Amino acid sequence: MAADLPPFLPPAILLMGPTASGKTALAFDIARRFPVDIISVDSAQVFRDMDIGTAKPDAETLARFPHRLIDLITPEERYSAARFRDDALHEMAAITAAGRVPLLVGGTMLYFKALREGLADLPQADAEMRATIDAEAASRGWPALHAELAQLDPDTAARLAPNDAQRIQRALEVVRVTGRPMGESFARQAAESLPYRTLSLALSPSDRSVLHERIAERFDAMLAAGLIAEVQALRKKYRLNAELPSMRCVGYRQVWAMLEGEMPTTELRDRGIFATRQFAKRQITWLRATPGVTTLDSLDTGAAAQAFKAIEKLVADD
RNA sequence: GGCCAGGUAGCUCAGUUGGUAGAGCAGCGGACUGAAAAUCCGCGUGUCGACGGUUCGAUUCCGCCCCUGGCCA
Repeated sequence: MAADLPPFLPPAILLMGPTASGKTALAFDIARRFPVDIISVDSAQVFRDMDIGTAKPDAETLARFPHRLIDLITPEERYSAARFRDDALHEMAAITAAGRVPLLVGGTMLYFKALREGLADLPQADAEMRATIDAEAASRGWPALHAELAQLDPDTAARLAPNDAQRIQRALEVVRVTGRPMGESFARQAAESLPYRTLSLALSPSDRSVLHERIAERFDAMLAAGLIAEVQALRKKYRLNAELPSMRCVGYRQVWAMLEGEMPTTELRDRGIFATRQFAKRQITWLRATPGVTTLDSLDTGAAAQAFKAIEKLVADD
């Protein structure tokens, strides 16, 4: 891996981990000791005015440890893994040019994957095409569209479940727009490696029950900090609906349902906590499947020291 | 104390006209290429409250007891 790359590549640190694992705190510890600049790898913190529920650092903290790639768009807008990759590479280049080291911190594993492995040459999302496909799905059902995909792109259809709405839609969109199946582009995809010597760290708890406790505490803290009022303010300020990526974020989705009367107020706490646990679990599954990552136990008091040691080595090789 | 309604999976409940039971949520595992905090897939043995009775067979019917909630005293 790193040994195969030319020696003049600049260093970069990737710090991943499930929600509430303490990666933000570790990032600040790293920032106190090393000349790093932080890039957020978080699909929810890109939204402006979504602060409490996304656990965005407060203004004071941000002034001390500036984060790039947060507050990029409004909750009415959409972001993407491809755009993240472009934005992140741009910010990494700027940080490197300034003689500092990029520290990418976050829990959006698809973004880390897109950054590390690159993406195939595929068309970007086509809102009109998606609306058309949604309308078809509403009348015919997703399994029928899955069957249609089996005609146009058998390989992709074979690996998708008949109800995987989001992926069936994307695959259909790609064939209809380009006239070619997705798989062709995957096959052609060049193995793009990052032009950096990367240190990939994961911070994850060895005991998930501890994580569950932290998640409950944190959700309670969010409620106490005014999460419900935050969502009410968002609904006043923007034109939102339940289908937008912003309002599907953990916590926001549950508060939205409660405000719409679809969920009893008494269930908000449990539903919010459960959703966050599921989220953390999916992140942990990703981490297990991600190669080349040094995993640190967030319950181990020596985790930070291990991280510092690895970073010292990375920076010394410069 | 009397009457009524309940006691079934970690939780909320369904069900069995008598042949030992299944949903949702939770939990666990997995997939993942421009929505990813998204989307989807897989995993269910539990003294069916306790004890007796009837029966080839009872979680189901009968008796009695215990527990919970409501109403009446």
